[in-house]
Amino acid sequence: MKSEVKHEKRKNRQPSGKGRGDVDSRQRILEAAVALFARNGYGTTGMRELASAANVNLAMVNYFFGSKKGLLKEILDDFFSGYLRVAREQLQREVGTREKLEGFIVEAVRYFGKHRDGLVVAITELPHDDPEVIEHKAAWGRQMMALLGEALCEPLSAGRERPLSPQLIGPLLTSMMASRFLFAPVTERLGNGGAEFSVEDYARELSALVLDGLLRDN
Amino acid sequence: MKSEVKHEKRKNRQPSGKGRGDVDSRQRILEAAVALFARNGYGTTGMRELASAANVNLAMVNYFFGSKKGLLKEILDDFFSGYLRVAREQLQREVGTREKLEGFIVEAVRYFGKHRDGLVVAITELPHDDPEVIEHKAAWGRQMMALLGEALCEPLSAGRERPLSPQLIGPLLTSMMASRFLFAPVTERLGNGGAEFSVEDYARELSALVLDGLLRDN
DNA sequence: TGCTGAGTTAAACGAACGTTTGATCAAATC
DNA sequence: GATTTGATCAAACGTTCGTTTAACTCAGCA
Repeated sequence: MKSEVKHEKRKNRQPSGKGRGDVDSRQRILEAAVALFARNGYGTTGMRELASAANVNLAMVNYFFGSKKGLLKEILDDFFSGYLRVAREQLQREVGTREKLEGFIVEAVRYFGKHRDGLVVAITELPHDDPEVIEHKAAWGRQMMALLGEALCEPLSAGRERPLSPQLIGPLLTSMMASRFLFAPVTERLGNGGAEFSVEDYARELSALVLDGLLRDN
Repeated sequence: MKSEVKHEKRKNRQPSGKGRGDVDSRQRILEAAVALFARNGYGTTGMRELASAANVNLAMVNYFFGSKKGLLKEILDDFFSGYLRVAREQLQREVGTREKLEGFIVEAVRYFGKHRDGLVVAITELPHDDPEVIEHKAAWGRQMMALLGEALCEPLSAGRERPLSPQLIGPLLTSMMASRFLFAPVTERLGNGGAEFSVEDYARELSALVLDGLLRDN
């Protein structure tokens, strides 16, 4: 119990300001980490590999984030807070349910496309056994579920034999929107027949499928 | 270059047969590995932890599977071959497109539910940088894409402004069906309001959503 | 009966792991 | 100008990693 809470926001000085530090080591670590964790997995990525990719000294990671796990939690927080913000902006508008859902899908897909690596880390590091990490995620999940429940499930459940639960459509919508980015490392090696969608087209196509189903015109 | 190809099927003897070997060490390793990889991740799971969980000596893993990566590849093969078999059985039936799709979703969800850990490993270890592993997966992906292309995309594309591509709906359908199991570690901590679906109900609900859309009755 | 070979074992290999330490540097503060 | 403070560094901490080795057990077979 010597030097506690040493990390926790270490950038409250001038924009750059330090000795030979060029821009912001803390930010470079975050960016390198989300890229490496997404590509190689959290467990398989070593601290030395990460420090080298971020062009910082090995000790800086623990200096800024306390531990490797602390770094992971900050990456997860960054992604989930942005996802939740987008969801709130779209689902709390005062429009019809169809417009809410359309806006949510289009903006969330756009957000996923801008933060692909964060998305991959957030999804694929989901089942980690660590109680800290998993409870951290559950906290975000609860907020998202509450939001989906009142904005979508309540109005959509009218007229259905079985009401829609947020526990069903929360994971469902998220994985649908994430599918393109999650599977990208594999689909890229498939020799695709040139049928590359833009992220915008993907969002619109997905929105139409969710709203009207695959059999709309059949 | 001493003793090559030492592993590769080491169970072509009598059912049990060996010294103190109770049932089948190889099978116990596979079962323990898929459970541990799903819960803790491939990179975070150590060989000693795995050997201990499978009640075998540390050296047996390399003896049977050559390396830790060889073990992962066999787990992936087991899962993907089963998934592809289910898909073929349902999508190559001589029935209408709706029936094909319904059958595919119901049976694939049932398969996912029976092999949850394998599913989680197959999805979350997707982006691993290793060229061997990723090419292994792409090989399975190509077969699935070809199947989906002729069984679903061709008939469904009639009457659409933009044809449906297997590169879109392959990942999409797979992640939709997987969502419940992928997110289970988190949704279980959410204090669900008792709205637990059975796997069968989940499959039927999902099938209806895919076919007719979220706004069916609105 | 004695060989063969797959299964099993304990022990060790070097390498890499995440983390900590103590010194050093330069800007901010007084 | 002396002091303080956050950032950076090289080096090392003890541990654990995946893998290999060599010896041993014992059923099957000639």
